[in-house]
Amino acid sequence: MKNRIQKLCRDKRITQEELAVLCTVTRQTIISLENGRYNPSIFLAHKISQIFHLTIEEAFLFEEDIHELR
Amino acid sequence: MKNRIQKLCRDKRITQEELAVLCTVTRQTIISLENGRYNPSIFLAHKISQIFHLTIEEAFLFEEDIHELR
DNA sequence: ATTATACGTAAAGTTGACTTTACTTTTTGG
DNA sequence: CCAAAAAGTAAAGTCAACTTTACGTATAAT
Repeated sequence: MKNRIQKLCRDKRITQEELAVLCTVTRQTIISLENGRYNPSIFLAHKISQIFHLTIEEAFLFEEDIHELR
Repeated sequence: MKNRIQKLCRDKRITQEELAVLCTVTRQTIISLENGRYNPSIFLAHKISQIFHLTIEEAFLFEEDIHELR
């Protein structure tokens, strides 16, 4: 899944390492997320979003719209 | 993690089975989520939230506020 | 009271999110 | 240019999200 982490880090001038520490995950996890190697757990997505003052939906990009209930 | 799924289903008058089908997961997954046996993946959280026209943060309740970047 | 429908539990299996370690490449600053 | 910092890759291991199957219980309607 696509995300804005790389750009957000650049804008806020924090390194992957610093973000990793703030999220209490490893640097490898951040790298793998950025490069789309895997998708965040809901907790990690939430932590990252909070750090950048965004909602999960703002920080992470969900592709397909699914059938909704009216 | 706590969530509003049970109440949302009641209000919208849909069964766990129906929600499961809409989300393309099994009924057991919905039950286990409702009962807090495990936490949703970000995709499932997103699907459920969309079905009820909510954001993930509205449908699922994150407890701890973490250190934020100013 | 009985049936059908919805809700719940249990347990074994698969898969992918995340860790750990170790090494390589790229970028940045003096 | 050179060193240090940052970014990246690889690979093996752990753990929890989710499936599958198969029962058991509660609720509602006839």
